[in-house]
Amino acid sequence: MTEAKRPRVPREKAQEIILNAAEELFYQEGIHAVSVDAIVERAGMNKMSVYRQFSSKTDLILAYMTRKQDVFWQEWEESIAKHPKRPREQIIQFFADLAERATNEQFRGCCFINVAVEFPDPIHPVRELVCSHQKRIRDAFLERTTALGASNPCELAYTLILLMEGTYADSQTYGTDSAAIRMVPAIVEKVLDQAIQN
Amino acid sequence: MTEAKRPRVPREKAQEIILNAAEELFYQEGIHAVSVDAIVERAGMNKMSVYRQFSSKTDLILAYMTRKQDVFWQEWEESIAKHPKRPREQIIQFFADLAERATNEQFRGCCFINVAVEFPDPIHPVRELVCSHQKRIRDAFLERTTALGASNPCELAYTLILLMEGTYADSQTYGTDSAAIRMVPAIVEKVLDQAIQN
DNA sequence: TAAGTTTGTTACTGAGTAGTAACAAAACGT
DNA sequence: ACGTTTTGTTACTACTCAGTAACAAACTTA
Repeated sequence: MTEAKRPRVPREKAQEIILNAAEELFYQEGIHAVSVDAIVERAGMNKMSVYRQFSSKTDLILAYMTRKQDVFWQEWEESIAKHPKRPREQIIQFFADLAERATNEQFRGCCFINVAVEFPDPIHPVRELVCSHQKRIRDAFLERTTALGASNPCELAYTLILLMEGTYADSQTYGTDSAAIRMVPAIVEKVLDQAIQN
Repeated sequence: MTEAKRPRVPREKAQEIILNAAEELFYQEGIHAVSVDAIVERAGMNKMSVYRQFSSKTDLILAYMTRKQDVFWQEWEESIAKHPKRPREQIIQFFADLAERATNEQFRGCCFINVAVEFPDPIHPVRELVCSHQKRIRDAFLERTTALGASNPCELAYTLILLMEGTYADSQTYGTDSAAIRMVPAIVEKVLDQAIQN
């Protein structure tokens, strides 16, 4: 009998494979609902390969969130880049793209809010990441509403953030069929118009 | 040695004690994070007393949600009742009261969205309850925006729903310190004014 | 080729999970 | 008082979880 081969995967590659599996499962199923074993199986790897890269499940969660954070800002930049130096169109575009994503079958809302829901303890490490991310979002919106020349950039920024978070939340319940999400771009347009007027 | 007494609690009373404990724990800690044993301990009761009233943990969750549903409509009615036959003030009042609650230390967002986050499976029984509740909310808003005489009652209703869900979400990250939530009543006022104007 | 390092594999620990069986004690109906 | 129903208590099943120990196999460097 010939012995079966045992191909090896270097740690860099292994880390990516594991994170890919973790990302899909954590986002789709939720954190508490997904065991490390489930991630191991999905990744087609070994449990020790996970714990040699990540010291704990919490560590894995943080890596997952960091990755999602990068994705968010990448999408943000993409929407912004479609209309250089035109804040109004940039903001509308962002919400149009968001609405597009939010009506996708795979969409499961904002992963940061989702994590916050599952980890109520305010001093838990994952919460700090959520909080810092939300602050960066606020700053980004505020910067755009200021560039827009809104009469009250701060209030407008918060309005947009609420609408964004509302869109995320709505997708959780209605999914592909949300009439509210389909209206989001038009709603944002109206809000922007009013904010510039006076 | 005298034997310790064993005072008994009738099932109706027991059910309420259990639900009180479940409500606090489920809402504060999340569903998956709370074990039936934890609820039993919190209620100061026995495990069998729980499983004789509720056939499963899912059953308990459904009872918890039904109770929260009642609370929501009670709060809704209270806000509405403060300004009889004045839709504009009724809506503003609802958001003012919501903002008040949302900046409370104990507030942990919308329990229905929270449940949806923890139960992604769309055919899970708890999801049906979430969905039906969202639909009732939509109808209630639509009825008020229609009474208001908005030029586009449907769009306004969805705008308000997004703002409401955004408020819930925001409280999860910023809690007591949310500048966005403090601005909500003013934001809603502006949105309403614009919706009536043309 | 030889020694050291990294990865794969198996088996395990200890703790927690939802849910149940069996019986004892209390309350209730008659 | 007596039998029935309801409730309290203990102990249990079968399972899942995060995390680890120990060793074997593969790769790397010298």
